[in-house]
Amino acid sequence: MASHEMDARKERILRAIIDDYIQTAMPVGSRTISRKYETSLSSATIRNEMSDLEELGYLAQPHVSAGRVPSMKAYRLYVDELLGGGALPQNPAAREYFSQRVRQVEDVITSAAQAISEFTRYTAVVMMPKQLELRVSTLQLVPMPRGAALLVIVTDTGAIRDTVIHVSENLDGDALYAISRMLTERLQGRTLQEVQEMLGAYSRQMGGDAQVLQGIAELAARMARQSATDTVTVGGSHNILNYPEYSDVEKARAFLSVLEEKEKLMALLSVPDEAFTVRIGPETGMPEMADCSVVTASYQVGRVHHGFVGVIGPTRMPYGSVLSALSAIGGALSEMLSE
Amino acid sequence: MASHEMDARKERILRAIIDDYIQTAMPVGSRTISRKYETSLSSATIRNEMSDLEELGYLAQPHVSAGRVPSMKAYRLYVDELLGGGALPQNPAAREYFSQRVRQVEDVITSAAQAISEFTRYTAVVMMPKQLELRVSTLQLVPMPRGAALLVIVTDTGAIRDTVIHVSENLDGDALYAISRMLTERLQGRTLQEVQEMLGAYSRQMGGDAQVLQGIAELAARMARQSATDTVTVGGSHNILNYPEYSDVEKARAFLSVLEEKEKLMALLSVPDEAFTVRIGPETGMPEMADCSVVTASYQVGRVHHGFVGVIGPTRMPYGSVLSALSAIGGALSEMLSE
DNA sequence: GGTTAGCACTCGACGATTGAGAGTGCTAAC
DNA sequence: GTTAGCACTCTCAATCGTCGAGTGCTAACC
Repeated sequence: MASHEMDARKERILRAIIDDYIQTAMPVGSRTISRKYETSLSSATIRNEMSDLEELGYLAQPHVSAGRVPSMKAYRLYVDELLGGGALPQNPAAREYFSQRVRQVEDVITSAAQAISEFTRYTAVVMMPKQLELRVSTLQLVPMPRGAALLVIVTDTGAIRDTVIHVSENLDGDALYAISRMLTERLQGRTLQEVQEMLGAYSRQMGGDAQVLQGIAELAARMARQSATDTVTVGGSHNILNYPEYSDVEKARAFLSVLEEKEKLMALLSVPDEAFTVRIGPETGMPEMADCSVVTASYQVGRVHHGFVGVIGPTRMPYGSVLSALSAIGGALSEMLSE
Repeated sequence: MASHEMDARKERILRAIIDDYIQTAMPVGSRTISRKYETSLSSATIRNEMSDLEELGYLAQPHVSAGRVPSMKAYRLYVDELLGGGALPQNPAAREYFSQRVRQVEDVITSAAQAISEFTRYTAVVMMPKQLELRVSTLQLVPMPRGAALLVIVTDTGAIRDTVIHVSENLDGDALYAISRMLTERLQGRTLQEVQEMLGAYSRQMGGDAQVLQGIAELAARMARQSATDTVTVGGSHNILNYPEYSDVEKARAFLSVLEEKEKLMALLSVPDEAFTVRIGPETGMPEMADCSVVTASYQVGRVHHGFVGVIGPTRMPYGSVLSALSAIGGALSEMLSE
C-alpha cells in the first residue's frame, strides 16, 4: 500500500516526534504533535500517520495507551540524515571554550574531555591510541634544590615525561647539562626499549651516578608502558545523573562502573576509522549499554588518523549539537596536536 | 535518677547500636542488640536502656515503631573516644597502596585523593593551602622537535611547572642552555611576581626572541596564580552512590554539585589546624551537608602545617577505619613532600 | 481519497484501604 | 534489676478503584 511508505509528511512528523522526545523524555502523543508542530493537521490525522510509522518500525508504544517513542531505526534515520547532509551546525563556542594552554599531550586529552562534557552536559571520552616505537629526541636534567634533579625526556612526537631523581649534591647545573648532552647524544633516535637496554652499558662509564641511570631507565620504562597502551580519559561522568533515564541509582551505578573499567570503555570506543560515527543502543555491541548511544568524532595529528573524541549518553540525545561540539573539539585537538 | 546517667552497660549498648547502624543503615531494634551483641540480656532490658539513652539524647526514633538510630551526639561520643583513646587502628595497607612514583606536588595530591577514595570507598578530598612568595630556583629550556622548546620552571619549594613555547629554529641545545643559564642567573631567588616584572627589562637584550620571554612571563603568571590560591582535589566522588543514604538521585546530585563548587568545598574543609577533626552533620556548618560527616587529617611539610586530607560521606561512617586510612595517607604525604 | 470529529476502549499513574510485621512501652511476675 | 507477655503504633507492600491520557476505529465531511 502507498500509505506504508515514507513520504515527506511522515518524515516531518517523525522528526517532530524525535525532537519532542529528545526534549521531554516522555512518550509523544498525537495531540502534542498536532498542537506544537503540525498545526494544520488534526490529531486524528497524526494518529493515522503514527500508526503507519509504527508499522514501518520507526515508532514504538511503551503501552497501548501511551504516546509513541522513537525506535533505534528512527534515530538511525535521523542521524544518517544529519551526517549525510554534511551541514553540521557549526559551534564556535565549543571551540572557544577549549583553548587554554596545556602542557603536553595527556593534558590536552584530559582538558578536551572536560570541555566536551561541560559543553554537551554528557559524559565525554577521549581516546588516544597507542604509539609504538617512540624515539627519544632530548633528554635533560634540570637542577632542583637539595640534590634533586628533574629528568625530562622529550620524544620525537613531542611527548614529554618527567620525574624527579636524586643526584649527587656536587653536580651543579653545568655538570648536569654536560651529562644531559652526553646522554642525548647517545640516546637520541633510539626507541624507549633500546634506551632501557643500553643503560646497562653506560652504567660503568658513569661510575657513582648509577642513580641517574636508574632514574632514566625507570622513566623510559614508564613512558614505554604508557605509550604502548591506548589511553582513554573520561570527563563529566556524573553528568549522567542529569537525565531521567538514569534516575534509578542502580542504572546510574552500572553506567559509571562501565566507565571505570578501561577495557570495556576501550571496547565501546573501538570504532571504524571514520570522521563521525553514531552507534545507537544495541549497535554499541555491549549489552550493558543497550540503551545508550555512543557518538564519536576522530581527530588527527598531521594527516594520519590519531584518536577519537566521544560522548556517551542516553539514546535520546540531541545528536546534532553533540556532533557539532565533537567536531569543534576534534578540530581544535587536531590543530593543537599537529603543530 | 541514677538510670539517667551513662554507665558502662549503656555505653556498650550504644556502641553496639552505632556499629550495627554503620553496617546496615537500618534503624536498630532491641531484639537485634539482644541477639547479636548483648546475648546475656533480653530485648526488654535493652529496650529499657534504649529508652534511657534516647532520653539522654544519644538515640532517636524515626517513628514510634522503628528501631533506634544514633544521634549526632552519639557519633560525637563515639568519635571522641576514638580520638581520645589515641589507639587508631594502624592501616599499613592504605599506606602501601599509595606509593607510586609521582612527578610533582600536584600529582601527589591527585594520587592521594585517588588512593583515599579507593581505599575507603568514600569521596576523598585533598587540600593544599596557597603558597605565597614562591621563588625561582631554576629555569631551563629543553629542546624539542620543530622549533619548539619546553620551558621548565623549578621553585625553591620543588614545585615544577612547564609549558611548550616556540623558539627560533636555529637555536640548538647549547644555545638554549646558554639562555637558560643566563635567565637562571638573573632570575634565581626572585619571586614569581618579580619575574613577571623583570621580563620587560630583558626583552631588549634578547632581541628577536621575545617569544621566549613571553612564554616565561605567561608561565610565571600561571604559576603565581595557581600557587596563590588554595588547591583542592576531589577523588572518587561517585562513591557516594554506593550508600543507601543517596539512593535518591536528587540527593546524590546535590552532593556532587557541592563538590564541584570549589568555594563551598574550601569552606567545608577550612578546619582548625589539628591532627584530626571529625565534623558530624550540622557541625560542618553547611546546611546542604547536614547529613554528612567530614573527617580530616592534616599533613605537614617539614615541621610546618601544610594541608588536609579528608573524607566526606554519610554520618553513618566507620570513623575508625576512615581515620586510620587518612592517617596513613597523610603520613605518606608528609614524607613524600618533606624530602 | 484524504481529513476530521466522535466515541469506546485500554492501560498506567495515583491515592486510599488493608493486612502483615517489626518494634515499642508498659505491666506484672520472677 | 530482669524478663515475659501483651496491647499498641506505625511503616511497608499489596490491592483496588478512579482518573486521565492516548489510542483505534467508524462515520461523516470536503
